Amino acid sequence: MQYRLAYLAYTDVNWCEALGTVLANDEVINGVSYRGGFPVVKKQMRQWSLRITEYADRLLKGLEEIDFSDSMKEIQRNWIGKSTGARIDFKVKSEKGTVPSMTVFTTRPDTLFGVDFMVVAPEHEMVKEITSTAQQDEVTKYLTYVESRSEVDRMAEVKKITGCFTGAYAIHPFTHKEIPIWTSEYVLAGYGTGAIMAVPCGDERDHKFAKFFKLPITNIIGKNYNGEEANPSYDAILDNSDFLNGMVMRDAIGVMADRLEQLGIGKRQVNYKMRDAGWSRQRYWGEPFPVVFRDDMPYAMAEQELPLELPTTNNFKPSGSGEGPLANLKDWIHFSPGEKRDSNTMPTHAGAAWYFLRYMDPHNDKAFAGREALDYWNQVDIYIGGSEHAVAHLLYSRLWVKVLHDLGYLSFDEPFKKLINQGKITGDSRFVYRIRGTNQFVSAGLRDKYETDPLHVDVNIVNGLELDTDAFRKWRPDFADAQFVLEEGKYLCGSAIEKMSKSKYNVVNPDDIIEKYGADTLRMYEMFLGPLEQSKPWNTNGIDGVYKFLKRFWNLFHDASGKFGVSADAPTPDELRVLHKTLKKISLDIENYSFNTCVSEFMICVNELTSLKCNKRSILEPLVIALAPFAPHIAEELWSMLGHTEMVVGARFPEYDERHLQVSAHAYPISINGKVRATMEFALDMPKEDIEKMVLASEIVKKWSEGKPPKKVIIVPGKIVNVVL
RNA sequence: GCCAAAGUGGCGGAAUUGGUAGACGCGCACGACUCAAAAUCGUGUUCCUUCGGGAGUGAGGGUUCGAUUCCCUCCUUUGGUACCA
Repeated sequence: MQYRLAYLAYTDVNWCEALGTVLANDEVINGVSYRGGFPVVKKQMRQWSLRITEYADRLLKGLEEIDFSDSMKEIQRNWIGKSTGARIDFKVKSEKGTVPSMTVFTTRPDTLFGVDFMVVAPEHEMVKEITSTAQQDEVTKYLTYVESRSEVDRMAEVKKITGCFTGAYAIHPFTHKEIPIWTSEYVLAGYGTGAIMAVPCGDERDHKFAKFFKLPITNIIGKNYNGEEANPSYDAILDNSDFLNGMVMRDAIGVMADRLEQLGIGKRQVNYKMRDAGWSRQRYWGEPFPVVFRDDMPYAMAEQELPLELPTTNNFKPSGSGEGPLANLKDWIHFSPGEKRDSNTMPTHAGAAWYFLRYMDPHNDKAFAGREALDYWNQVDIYIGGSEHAVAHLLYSRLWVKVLHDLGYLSFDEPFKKLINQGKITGDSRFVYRIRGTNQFVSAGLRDKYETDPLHVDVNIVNGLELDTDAFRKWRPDFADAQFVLEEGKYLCGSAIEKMSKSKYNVVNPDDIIEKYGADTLRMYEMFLGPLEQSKPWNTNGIDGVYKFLKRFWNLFHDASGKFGVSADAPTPDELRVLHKTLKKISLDIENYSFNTCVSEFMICVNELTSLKCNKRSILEPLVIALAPFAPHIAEELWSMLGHTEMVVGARFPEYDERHLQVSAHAYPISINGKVRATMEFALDMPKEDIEKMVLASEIVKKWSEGKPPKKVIIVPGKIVNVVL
């Protein structure tokens, strides 16, 4: 607060009157609440916001120095959404005349002469003030419709074009033409100025809008506009544009901006798509705000009064007024006469943004962490996390660390040096279909006959696709008197592969697998499933393979009767080759976080050592160390059986030795016109000319060439031979 | 819609720099052991085929002696989309 990083503002929330609570966007489906199916409307509430926009530019620049994937950086760049352009003021002509002007933001001031209409966000205050008597009914109807739609709906259904003329006009600053002002949900109140100038010949959305409502379209780019599709080019030559005529659009942007600034009717501006972060939640679990209100003005609590802890209660229900559960604790809220606490709590993002700093010095009772510890541990070296955190958590955490850096608490200003996005384990979700406005559920095959909203249902009360309807009624109180429309006597659920998540009720608990196969098998199987970065559905079909591998590895150390015993004999070159090939592959793959191929390599190694009947200590001992990160329990057990008293986790990782891997010859695939027809073995140091002679003399080439000389012979040493006929 | 990622046998996946597509595992088939089963071991397993060969990495095109890999267009699936955490 002292640094103007946190401020109070009125922002929109999803308000459900029937539940008496505020809902998250994903708790709202088609304008009704997930629980109960009650109507949800937008409501303004006074909430805390964090001024993350003030850091937009630094968050953008900071991306250059951290090791995140390109796609992750791209997502953050787009989210921050820096765009340069200009604000332009238009005079407004309306019946009441109370609104003298409107301001729009545009990245394309060069297209100012192509403006055919203006669009104002439905939430914009001026809509009510400029609407003419003739248009009043229609506008009111439209605003009611918009209120029922979530922002996600509005962005998702861009193809659905809606809007309404307000009856007012803007005056073009140069031509003084009257431009109709419309309102439409495709203009978002939260971005820019909440109003745009529409240039249909250059902007796809404006173009579709103009076509839909049959508005005239001014062409300012000559033959570069075909009348069918908008052309967002920067390179076209301007036409119908007064003093900009003949200029390339790219150059005209600056010329127009200069002119607007000279005339005082516009200004260059950098705009960010990113909005300030809404930081209030009407929930119990979360950090309470360390502020006190006196005469409705917030004051930060004194440092010696901190931390403000979450009060204990058994009443987690919402207050009913839109405030969170803390509002029920009257003694806590009104803790002293004339003073009042905030009933909101912070989102989970708050703690997630900086908890790792506390981990560096968890017992410190003077500060969140001592400077010495912070400097010692420094940034997080590798952060493995899902890409779903790309824009929320990861940006908040970066913001938080920058703020703490600016306040002098940290020597670094980026929290994570390197980020790896592990894939999500996806689950197989099940859905039931609630008939809109009822507590009646229709089986998946019949849902097209009704207007329904899909709801997630716990996979544990569904057998295959068939819902256990009794269990469903018991599952949650609001379903106790649910009615079902069955097909062939059964209730069948819909299904989808989605990320595994509590909120989607598709979580599978791994305890049963650990019970049956052990934690080592589960751990290795998860690695074996596929690349770390890739999402994959949870499926235990292949787990037997990993289990068998661990048994076979164990068997290398045991004789047929199960008695432990390793040989002290010297290893053969074959055995050494197997060991060092494995060590090399494992070492390189660990560096690349390619754990699935490590597991494959271990399997190959065990297969080969089993057929070599190798039980030599000099081969097996290094393998136990290499296996330890993958199957720690078995590795520790074998390590101790090998006579060690220290733990294997402390052992030095074995290094591979290229000397055991050298080969002198390569089996060259002989391809003819790109198709492999045979293989021939040649020494690696054999000159190309000799290889060519021998290949051309071979039976297989003679067969395909039918005596004709080849057009070309390509020899890649150590790789392949290709004969082009 | 927008932003991002991914599409390879019946299934999970491999192919590190453009160089033998399908490693490794599951599943399946057959065989050994067994009274039998389980477990274990062995062999085979991309598809089509007139058994010569042909096709083949989501679809279509391109570059190249050679493309899962590079380029263009399209399709599908998944994640995010600001109060799920």
